[in-house]
Amino acid sequence: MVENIKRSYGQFCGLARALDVVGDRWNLLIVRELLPGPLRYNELKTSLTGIATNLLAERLRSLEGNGIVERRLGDVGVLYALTPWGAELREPMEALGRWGAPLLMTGRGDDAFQPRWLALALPALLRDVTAAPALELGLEIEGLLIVLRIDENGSRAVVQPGDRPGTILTAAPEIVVGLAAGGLTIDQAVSAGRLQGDAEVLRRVFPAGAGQSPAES
Amino acid sequence: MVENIKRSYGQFCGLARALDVVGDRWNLLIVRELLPGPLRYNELKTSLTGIATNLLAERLRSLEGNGIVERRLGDVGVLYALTPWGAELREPMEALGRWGAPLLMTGRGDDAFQPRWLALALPALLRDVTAAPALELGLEIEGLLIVLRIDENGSRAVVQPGDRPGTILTAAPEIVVGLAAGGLTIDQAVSAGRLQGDAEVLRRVFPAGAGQSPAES
DNA sequence: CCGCATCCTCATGGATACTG
DNA sequence: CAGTATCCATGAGGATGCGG
Repeated sequence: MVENIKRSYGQFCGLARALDVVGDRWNLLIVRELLPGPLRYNELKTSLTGIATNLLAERLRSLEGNGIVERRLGDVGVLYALTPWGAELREPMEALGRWGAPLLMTGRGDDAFQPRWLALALPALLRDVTAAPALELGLEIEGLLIVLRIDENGSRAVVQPGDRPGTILTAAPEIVVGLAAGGLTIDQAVSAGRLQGDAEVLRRVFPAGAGQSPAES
Repeated sequence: MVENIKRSYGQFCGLARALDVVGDRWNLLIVRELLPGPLRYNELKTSLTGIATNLLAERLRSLEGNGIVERRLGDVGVLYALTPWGAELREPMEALGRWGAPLLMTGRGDDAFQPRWLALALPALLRDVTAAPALELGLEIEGLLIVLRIDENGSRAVVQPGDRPGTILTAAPEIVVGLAAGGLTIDQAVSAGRLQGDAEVLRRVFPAGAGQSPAES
């Protein structure tokens, strides 16, 4: 490795410089994995199905060099975590995920899926949903319990925070994103037997899915 | 071209599917170019210094196939424009550009720069700035006049809208982003002779740059 | 096992030339 | 002007190896 003249866009522009740093393949997905909390190398590797092991190592090195990821030597081994600046990628990533939500309407197909990904997607999709007093509920998706908290300022979700909330909804991932993105009604999901939970809570959490069934071609 | 199995992440996740569609190199920069308005092929090519012509053609075809860009056959030739959905990339792109703003503090170096890029960057960086009654001013950057309008809901900028506003500021790009991102004070910019304009207007537009000079190492 | 490094193959990106 | 065609350099994907 004689040189390291990174392949930069060479543009004096915030977007271009951001892409210089996180625009390479897999980078933002690595950050997505680390948003709920630190992970080990192999956890990243198995969660990001398809990434080559040398690429993951190289990307982690690059992200670390750019101050987005930090390597922690815990008692259990090496942990990869986001720096505070890296964690601020949440906002652009939520916005991008919201923009891409319509692309989820074609269904899951044989794509991979990790319930933890919903910890990023749910608050992003439910950005305009508020509740006063605050509403806390669990979503059980493929075995993982995601705790969603909605208050007057919006919503946020964490993976396994503390106690199990009183109300718990159970649903398949396609159903949750369909409801949150407004492409599916609660009635449709419930009558198909793919959504279980208190009807009133459902209507508060998914107001976009509470209306009429969208026209089918 | 026997096959077209696009290299997809294969993940049921809004972010991953968005990246499948706009994550390839140059894609978001092409969208940035088109945000202020439609452009021709060669205008894109010269503005995006460094892009290979075959890549630009392939990217435009891909973006068109995915419903982000549309090709208009105007009287002057082919025009590339964003679809409504493509234009909605403004929000994630502004967020990414805001996140990347600290990377601009190292200065311009010999990077390329187009004044139109500030039409995206300025409203993003000045997101929290409001004014009532509305404030409209022109920013003359390297010959291009950008009209910035700030009202009680925030700010937006357009390239050459209609008339010249009454108040016009003149500045170099580094100065504008430095002020907007808070890494530079108005006094510094003015006394260096690199910023000209009405002092009171300056303080309203760049409140982040009105304070103390940040510590220098 | 975990955390990578090496090696190989093929797809993608970049530069240049050329064409309707 | 708006691309296509071509060729080479680089990056991604997959298998395997290897020290701790």
